[in-house]
Amino acid sequence: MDRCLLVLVELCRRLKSESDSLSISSSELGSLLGISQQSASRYLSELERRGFIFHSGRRVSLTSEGVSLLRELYLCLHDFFESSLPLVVEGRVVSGIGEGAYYVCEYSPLFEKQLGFKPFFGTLNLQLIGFCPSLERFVSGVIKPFRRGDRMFGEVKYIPVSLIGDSWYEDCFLILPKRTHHKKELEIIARENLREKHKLKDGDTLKVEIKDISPR
Amino acid sequence: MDRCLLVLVELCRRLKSESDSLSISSSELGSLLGISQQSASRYLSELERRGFIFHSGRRVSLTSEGVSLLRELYLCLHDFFESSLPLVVEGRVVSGIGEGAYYVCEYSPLFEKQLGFKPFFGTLNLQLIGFCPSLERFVSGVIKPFRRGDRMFGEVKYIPVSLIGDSWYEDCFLILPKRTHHKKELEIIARENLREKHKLKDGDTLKVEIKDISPR
DNA sequence: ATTACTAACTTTCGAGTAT
DNA sequence: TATACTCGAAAGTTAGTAA
Repeated sequence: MDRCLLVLVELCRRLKSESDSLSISSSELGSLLGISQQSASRYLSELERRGFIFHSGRRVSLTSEGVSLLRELYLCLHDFFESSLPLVVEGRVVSGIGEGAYYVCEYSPLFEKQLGFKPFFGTLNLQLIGFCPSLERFVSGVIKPFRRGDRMFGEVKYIPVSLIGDSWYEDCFLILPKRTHHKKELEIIARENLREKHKLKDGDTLKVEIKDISPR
Repeated sequence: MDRCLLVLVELCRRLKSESDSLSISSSELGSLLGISQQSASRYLSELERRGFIFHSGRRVSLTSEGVSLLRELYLCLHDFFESSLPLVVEGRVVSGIGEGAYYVCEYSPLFEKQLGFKPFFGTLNLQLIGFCPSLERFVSGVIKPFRRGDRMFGEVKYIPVSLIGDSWYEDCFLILPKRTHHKKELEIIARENLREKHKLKDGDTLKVEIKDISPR
């Protein structure tokens, strides 16, 4: 719940590009934000301390971290306002380190209960080609964290998708483990071993279609 | 400096469209935002009280005011990230109520001092065709508010632009008076009476080109 | 003019808890 | 389970002011 983001947005309103800078005093910024000069000054210091802006005298510009923060916000809003369903993303088959099998096995009873089928003990991993849309809004269910023995298993969210190959498609699930925010890699679980069934090898490109299965 | 906007963004992350709704408890929302269940509950009430969301039980959806607020944020970021200069907007000549002449006359000495020329006592008003980009970031200067006699004159910002007609163009200034946020109408001042010089009549369409005159 | 410190004031937070 | 109240603590704000 970081008010700094609101200040950053106010600054970006007056910037023409990522590398642009602007000339503003703390009291000017304060009146733009409806706060005092003192508070504006404090926000500028904090933004600088946290590495979001460069600030010297009246000159203010964004650091790449600052731009990233704003871009993340922008993409989230972009996906909301410009979403066109069904959403299709493309990815290239890659090999995981085989740990997928272990995890799917451990979560298996819960997947079976919530998804209605027993998944193949392994994940198909896809390296995203191009941009990664924010997938949070398509999450159709969540597997709660649990412990088995002395091992903790984290929350896993899932999204129903169609995986589309050359001349076939499969209804399966994209899974989003809480920790691993690869962001550039998708993990998919299905009823069967898709790698074998469709003779997939690393580098093959597949499409993933996210349909609108509302309401949740 | 309204933290509610940050909560609204967090909700919109999980919504597929403007009319979508989601199911979330105050404690779930709290953990998404890194705040307590109590605070999340308070934010939900406040968002509802202020007319940004509908909220009943676990169900949350956006009102049109909520969507507008997010859209305003989205457009601001859009203009920042997707700006392509020079920016050209199109407008249709319309008649003001003639008050432009009075104001330009009153501000004239200041325009002359800051812009380097004595403007024609009148404004050329253009009704925007299509979308209005946020112009704040192109402001090249500001005329400070002042009083003359017992009359107050508010702040006026200006942006250097090229006005482009059929077979002519003029370098002039777009002015943004503090109060009048027409948002759909542009006011332009120039050295001469452009209406006479170029035989303009209501309904004629002109282009306004905003060039990048950095740094400020 | 400007920034930014301190100190007093105000708002917001969240543990405890009633419903 | 859940929401939402109270109230002491924590965080944030700003007037006054020094630099």
